[in-house]
Amino acid sequence: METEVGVEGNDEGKFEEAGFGKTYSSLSSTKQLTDPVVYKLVRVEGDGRLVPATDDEVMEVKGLLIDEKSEMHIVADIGQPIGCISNEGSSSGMLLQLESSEGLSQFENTEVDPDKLNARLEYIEEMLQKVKEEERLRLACGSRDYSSAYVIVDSQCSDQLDKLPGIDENLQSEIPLQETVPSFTPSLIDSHLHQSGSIDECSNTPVLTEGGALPSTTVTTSKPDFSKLNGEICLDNLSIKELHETFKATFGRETTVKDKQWLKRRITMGLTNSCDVSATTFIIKDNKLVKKGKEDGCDNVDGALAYNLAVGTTINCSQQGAPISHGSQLEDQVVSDKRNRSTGDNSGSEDHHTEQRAAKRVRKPTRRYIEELSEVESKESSGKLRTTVKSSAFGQMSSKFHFRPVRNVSSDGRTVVTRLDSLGGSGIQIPCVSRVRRSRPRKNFMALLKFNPNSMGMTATLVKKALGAHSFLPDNYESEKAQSAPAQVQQRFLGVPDKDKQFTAIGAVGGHHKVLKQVDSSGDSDDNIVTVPTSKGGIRRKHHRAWTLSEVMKLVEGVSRYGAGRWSEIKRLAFASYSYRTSVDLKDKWRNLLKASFAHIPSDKGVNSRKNAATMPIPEPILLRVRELAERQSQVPPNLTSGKEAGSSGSSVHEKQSGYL
DNA sequence: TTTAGGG
DNA sequence: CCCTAAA
Repeated sequence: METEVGVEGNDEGKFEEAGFGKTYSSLSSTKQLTDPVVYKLVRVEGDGRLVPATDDEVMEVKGLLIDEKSEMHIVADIGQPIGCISNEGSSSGMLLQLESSEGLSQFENTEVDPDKLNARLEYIEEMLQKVKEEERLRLACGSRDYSSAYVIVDSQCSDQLDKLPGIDENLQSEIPLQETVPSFTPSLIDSHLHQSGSIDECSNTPVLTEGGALPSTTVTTSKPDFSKLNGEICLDNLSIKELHETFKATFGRETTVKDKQWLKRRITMGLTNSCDVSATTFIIKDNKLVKKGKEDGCDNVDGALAYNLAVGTTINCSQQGAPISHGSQLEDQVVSDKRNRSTGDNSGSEDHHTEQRAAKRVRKPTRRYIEELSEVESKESSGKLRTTVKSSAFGQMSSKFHFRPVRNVSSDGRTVVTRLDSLGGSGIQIPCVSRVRRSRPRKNFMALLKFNPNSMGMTATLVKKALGAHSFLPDNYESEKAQSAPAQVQQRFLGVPDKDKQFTAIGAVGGHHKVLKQVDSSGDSDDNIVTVPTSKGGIRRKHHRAWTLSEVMKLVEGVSRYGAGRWSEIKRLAFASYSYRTSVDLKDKWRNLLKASFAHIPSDKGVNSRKNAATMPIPEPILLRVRELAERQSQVPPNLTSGKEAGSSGSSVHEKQSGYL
């Protein structure tokens, strides 16, 4: 299949606006992708394990790629990762890295340039490491959200990846990815990595550490040396190297991440033991953080602002009044957490450096998590995915990637996603089930993006999101809607009971645990996804699974994309990873949305306000969108239109958004 | 099986 | 959400 991925000058402008324009000099103008490529899809867990993506995840990624192909951009002039998507550039998000044969023209006629390959590998490794770092921190912070990161690499790198720890090449299996996966979104997770000169920049220092192992994971366990952190520290003034030192002092381990901003953020979080990264200046005395100052004029300001704006209020994931703990504990925490995971809980955690380790930072899988895992597990063991198939195709190509690997493999015109199983996973077990998690891949951001009526903005948003956990709402969304009711919007977003914790989509790195938790508990503290027999003889889902905002948005998006009525389609493409939510559910939800959107059209304050809060405050913009879609598809429920109805908002919206569907 | 509606 | 008719 062919796909054109165009990059318009305007888009660059958009990026520029977003503040990341610099990176885009490397964008190709237009690229035709016609050749099938072989991809492997793995998810990077925070602890470094590389686990195979579940079917659902594959589906989802597929969906993303397919859905977005026409609007995706690719970075083609550099022989390295074509792109990656991350909803935050951080753990809580999905990190999707892709590579395709295209854009690697240098491979077409000649042998692979070892340097380039190395650079790409290193890039990947760095990405992985970052993800892991992020994840680790989130874990340490007690985030209950399970983030995921996906990495898709083509054959050129896959064989190399095999050499990385965490991947057991003997456990590969294939997952056919129906079509070519041509599109990519340039990742700006590391803006600098995508700059033209980035390759050199990021590859001059070998990322591989001892034994070619991925740097992060278990590696160094040297104690954090907080003594090195005495006095005032202004992260903004530090060089990469200094940041590295600070990092090490804080976390007790080395890092090879070269993203300054990331380092700063990470360190900040480590020092404050919170997710509030607004401060970059610290005064440390006697191994204790005495003061943290709000910084100004750092290049991170934008992000911080956006962050706060999006989140509404800065949420600190550390308990209030809790003693500032040192980064080391974070690390230790994670370690012990790992142990705990194998035992089921932390009750028996041996030697944790008790001190001020906050109980909150102990991540304990939720029941739901386990359930879902179990669900998947059984599904897998049912033979759907065999881990035996593996290497066949993959092995071949990996052995000859020196030539035209991708094409070789794709000679059959088929794209294959190879599943990698995690070897590293064997070391760490998650209670009850395999490491495969299902239906909680962070794709919400896509929903957000897609929801954005402005396609242009989408690009920028994507980029921005990818850049880091600094902005969590689509630019346009923010600006557009914000004009009318900024606070409202964010409150709505925040107020939605999102038990799925999908807020991490717009949430930040470490996750806003407070929000998440509150939200979490407010919802179905824990739902039995299982169906239970009804007194009437039938079976029925035990608890209603409250619709998440992101789900709603996804739905809306799906409807707009595939049309109302095509619910199986929507289910399949947009809700691939939501094992629950049948097409019927979607339909029903849509019906409700429709009703809702036309019901309380304007501001039925008073009575409604409270009711809404109790129920589910669907952001007006969404309702608006629903309304508009309904009108467009002439689904307008005739009797529901009350008073002001379509007249005002309807038409205007219509105009405003026409053309985006 | 998937949709559309009613309950 | 469930159930069912209809396609």
